[in-house]
Amino acid sequence: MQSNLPHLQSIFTADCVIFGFNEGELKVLLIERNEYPFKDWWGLPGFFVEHNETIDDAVKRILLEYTGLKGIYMEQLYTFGDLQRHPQGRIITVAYYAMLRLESANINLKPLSTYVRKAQWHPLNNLPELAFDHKNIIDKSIDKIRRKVSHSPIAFELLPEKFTLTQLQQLYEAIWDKKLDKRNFRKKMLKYNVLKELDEKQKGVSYRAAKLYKFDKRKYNRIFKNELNFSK
Amino acid sequence: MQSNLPHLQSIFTADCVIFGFNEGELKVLLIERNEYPFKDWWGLPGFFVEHNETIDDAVKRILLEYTGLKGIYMEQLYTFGDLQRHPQGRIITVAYYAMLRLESANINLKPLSTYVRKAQWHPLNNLPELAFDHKNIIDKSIDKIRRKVSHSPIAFELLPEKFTLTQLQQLYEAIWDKKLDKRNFRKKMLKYNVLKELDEKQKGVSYRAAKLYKFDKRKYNRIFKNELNFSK
DNA sequence: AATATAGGGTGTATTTCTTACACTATTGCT
DNA sequence: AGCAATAGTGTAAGAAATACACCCTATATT
Repeated sequence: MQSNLPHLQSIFTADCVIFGFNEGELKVLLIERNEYPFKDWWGLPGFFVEHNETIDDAVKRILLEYTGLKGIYMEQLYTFGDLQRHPQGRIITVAYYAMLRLESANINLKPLSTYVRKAQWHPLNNLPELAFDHKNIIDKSIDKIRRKVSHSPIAFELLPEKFTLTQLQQLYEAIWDKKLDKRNFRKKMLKYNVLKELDEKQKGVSYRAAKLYKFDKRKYNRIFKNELNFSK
Repeated sequence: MQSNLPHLQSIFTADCVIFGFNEGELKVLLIERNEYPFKDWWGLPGFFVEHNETIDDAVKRILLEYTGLKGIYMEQLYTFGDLQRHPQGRIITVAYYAMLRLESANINLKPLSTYVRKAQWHPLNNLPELAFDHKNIIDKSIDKIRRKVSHSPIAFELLPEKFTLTQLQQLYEAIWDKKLDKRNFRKKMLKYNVLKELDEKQKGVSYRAAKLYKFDKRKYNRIFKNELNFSK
């Protein structure tokens, strides 16, 4: 790190891949750009990071603006710095991904920023062409999530607080794009002992209602400590 | 991403945690700073990223300067952007980690940059106090590596081209800070079928010489495709 | 009231992987 | 010849992963 430099302002953006899940599909929140570059293209929601805010705070700002929610699950993904990624010069972007319960979000489809015309959920497997390197960012975030859900309970961030085992299985199937065996899935999930069976059942369905479960964070934390169960 | 901005230069650094392995220990290459801030402290090698180079290229520049080597294994780790991490203002750093074979490196312990007094290998479990948030960066890179070596063959980057199974085991033991069972380790490693047994043996030891092995990248790539072996 | 529909919920046998564990073999050195 | 130091090897028990099919129950329909 070289020294003797003036007090400088940093110029970089934060972009966020916001995931939601309903109707058995993973969705991504995209914005339609209303300004150049890439006017009229779809892209990821993002902002320039102010010089007096952390990158995490900038992403929280993005999430609050588009979802009206605080405390959304988010993780840094990767920083993209190709020379050609932004036509106005080398602007790096720190990409994050976030996951939220679609049911509880009050999605702001007419956001305040003038550079956005509208926001909209898009099914992950049917995305429009995207501005900048945003397709690449989304691809990379899916890779990350696919890996991460197999050792971390982030999938629950996408489900309503109370959910059925079938919903949980459908979510894993959507993430991994792969059918799972119902009996084996349940056996395994329940053996982890991180789900709390409720005295409630699904409502409003025209067939036998399924039991509802909650993710039990307290129980999970005991197991999570041993998450790195590498071979001895 | 807001628009209508002037062509701006980006101001951020790249820092690199360079890992080596010998004498059964993981080592990190640190530099002693010769300029403020943190003059006389130890820290990670790093540079400001030029506005016409990618972040990867900046890290390659760091690696070349300190090791004289090109083509070193490196991965982006995380981008650190706390407001207080740099006393001269909010300078974010994109941290990488790299792994190299100590034997083949011609480490430049008197580097060219004036901000560095000298460079030196330090055992990971006996580090000096570090400048900036560099301790945090190192901790995070170990976490990453611990996880990654269990599903990716990056450990071989730290070994000489030809190595014994005991060396390989010692490396895993150093990374996980945990003793492994010799028979089980060998059984498992050999079953992966990514090692090539050579017709050569260790030399210069005063005991029964061990067989030498090579990592077989071609074989590995076949298996690696199936790396994400999630349950069906 | 009977029936249809749609998904809920459950067990077992087989195979594969993980773990625990101890002795003989080879080489260089004295 | 004997010592010191590490190399190299197999088996049994337990745990986890996989493959697989039928009955149950709530509602809607006639």
